[in-house]
Amino acid sequence: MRLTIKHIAQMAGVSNATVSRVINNRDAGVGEDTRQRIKQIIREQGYRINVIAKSMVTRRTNSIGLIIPDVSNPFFSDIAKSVEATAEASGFTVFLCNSDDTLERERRYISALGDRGVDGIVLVPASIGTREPDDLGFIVPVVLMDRPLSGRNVGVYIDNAHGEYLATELLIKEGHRKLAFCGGLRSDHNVANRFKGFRQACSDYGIEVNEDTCLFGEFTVQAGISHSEQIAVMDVSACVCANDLIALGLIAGLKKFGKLVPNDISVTGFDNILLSEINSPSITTVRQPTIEMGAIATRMLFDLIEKPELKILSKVFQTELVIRDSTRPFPASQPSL
Amino acid sequence: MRLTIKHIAQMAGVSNATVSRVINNRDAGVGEDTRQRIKQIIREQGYRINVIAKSMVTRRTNSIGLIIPDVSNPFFSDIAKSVEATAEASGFTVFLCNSDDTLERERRYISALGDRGVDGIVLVPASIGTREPDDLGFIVPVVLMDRPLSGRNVGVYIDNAHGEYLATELLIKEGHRKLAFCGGLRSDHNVANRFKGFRQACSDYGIEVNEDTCLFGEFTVQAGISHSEQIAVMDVSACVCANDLIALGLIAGLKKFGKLVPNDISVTGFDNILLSEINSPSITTVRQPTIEMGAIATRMLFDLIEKPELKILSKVFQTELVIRDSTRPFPASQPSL
DNA sequence: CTGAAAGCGCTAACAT
DNA sequence: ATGTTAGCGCTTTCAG
Repeated sequence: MRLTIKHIAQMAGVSNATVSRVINNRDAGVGEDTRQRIKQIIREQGYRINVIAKSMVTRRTNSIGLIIPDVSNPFFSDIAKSVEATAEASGFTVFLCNSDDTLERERRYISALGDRGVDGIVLVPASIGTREPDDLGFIVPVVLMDRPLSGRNVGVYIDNAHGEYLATELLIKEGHRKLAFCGGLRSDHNVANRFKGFRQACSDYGIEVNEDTCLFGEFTVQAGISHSEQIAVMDVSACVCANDLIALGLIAGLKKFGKLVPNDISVTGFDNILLSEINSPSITTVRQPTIEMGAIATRMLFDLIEKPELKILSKVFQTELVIRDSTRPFPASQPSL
Repeated sequence: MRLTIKHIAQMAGVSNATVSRVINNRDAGVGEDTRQRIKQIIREQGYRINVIAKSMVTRRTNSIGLIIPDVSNPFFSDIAKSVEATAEASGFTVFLCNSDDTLERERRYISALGDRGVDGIVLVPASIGTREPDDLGFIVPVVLMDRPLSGRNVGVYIDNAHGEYLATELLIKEGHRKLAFCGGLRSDHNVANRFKGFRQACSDYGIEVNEDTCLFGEFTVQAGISHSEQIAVMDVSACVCANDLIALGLIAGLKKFGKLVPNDISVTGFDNILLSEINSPSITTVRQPTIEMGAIATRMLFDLIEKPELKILSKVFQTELVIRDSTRPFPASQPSL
């Protein structure tokens, strides 16, 4: 049996109320001498407060949950680190959960987290599964990241369409006319918007989008690899990918089919994860202010926890094009080696 | 105020004990009619049990914690996925925590997790910080992964020395005589053993290890990049890296200094993360059975949770050399382009 | 300045 | 088959 507040009280010859007061630093109401004595005993005995019991009465746990679709995606793990760092600075613990981009697991985690009394949740919604209008079932404050949810607007996002517009525009300005698109899940909100930006740029520059050259799948390296088989035989000179992981896989896959990037085909990514920079070739991509977004989202959540009635507004960040080696002018001014 | 068991009891015109019985599927002791009626009400009202209150009395939460040093490292995120999948299959929720490879945060998480009443913890110990012999302070069952802790033997590991021996031996057999080593933190147990395997292979084949060509740092891509500056000017034809991330960074970094892998220098990694396969060049590495290790560790933890008195034995997995394109014979039989 | 006692929501004997 | 009751470990009025 673990040491309880009662044991400490007994040892100190006081009531548990008094012990509770010193534990929680209630300044008033305890003589300095008793306070020191109690502190001493707590230290000696290695007493640790039972957070569960405490939270039953305070309804506060000083912890938050973070649900992301995929820890393996550096974009999300960067977010995780940022949320953790911010939360830690405020004395909060964060429990990270991996929804596998699946509504089912997301729901389970929301329940599990809520049941365990986290004070709030930062949620990057899953995009696999059908979301009922109000099955959100949040029982604690939630702030969204990366993907909005209808009817639930507090969150931090980026302008996806504009970001992808930038990447597409670059390609077009470099002379590319036949473009492919490799998206994540078509049902995904971000994919839809990035695709929209892609098409908008094409239309603005009078380029026709051939739906047959637009592929959709997961947001992973593997998906990029598997898309490469089709892209390799398409009559296109460039491919816009909905994220860096897909681009990474695509570039690796194309190589197997004898297509070199950027010589034979230009490729762009999205997110600007570290790997896009160190890949060979380094990848032209659209930067998201990941760290900042995680920090802001976390602070918004804390505000919401303090004042649930507060009407907090969403925040939309701008993106930035990062030009690297996976894109080149077309037709090439210099012949490929 | 959230709905409690009492409310449901009142609505059903029964006592809370009865409601509790149907909630927990205690087969005996409730008439089929009452049971159905109660279930119906619970459904209608959307009642959700208060897990905190419940766990206060049952001392069980059906959740475990997983502490890893770095979510950004695919090796660890793969472990996380495996642990999650295994736990989920047993109806457990896992809370993932990121220690940043830091003892301080590891400790905080162990407390936080324990305080929140997780039933057990899978821990990949941090290697930054000095570990007191018994400041482990575990208050719940723990199984270790990847890195042993003195005096705490339940865990799943691999034979690091042997793995690195394999990689080093390959290089030597291919004619390399001047080898560099890029490790993670020198204080890290795995690094120490991989370094040992490296030296053992060298000594077995009569090759002298020059300590000046052995670099240590973090287990990251960035570390690999920063090592590249020194490696680039060393008189070595190959470099053994303590993990794939370092190898990835090293290869990218060397390129900036005009050194191409494998033409100018051969490089090996460790772990066999997906990226080592899709990198250009793909990386020769030492495979760890990551998924299996995570699953086994989780099951060991469950055994321990069921029977804390059980003497469970650690498990050591074997590694396997995966030969790819980042290594080649030396001197090259064909001149580099 | 300190203590007594109620209660957070639930489970588990023990009664009936 | 169902109800009563005593806690789980803590905080928090309310008294003294």
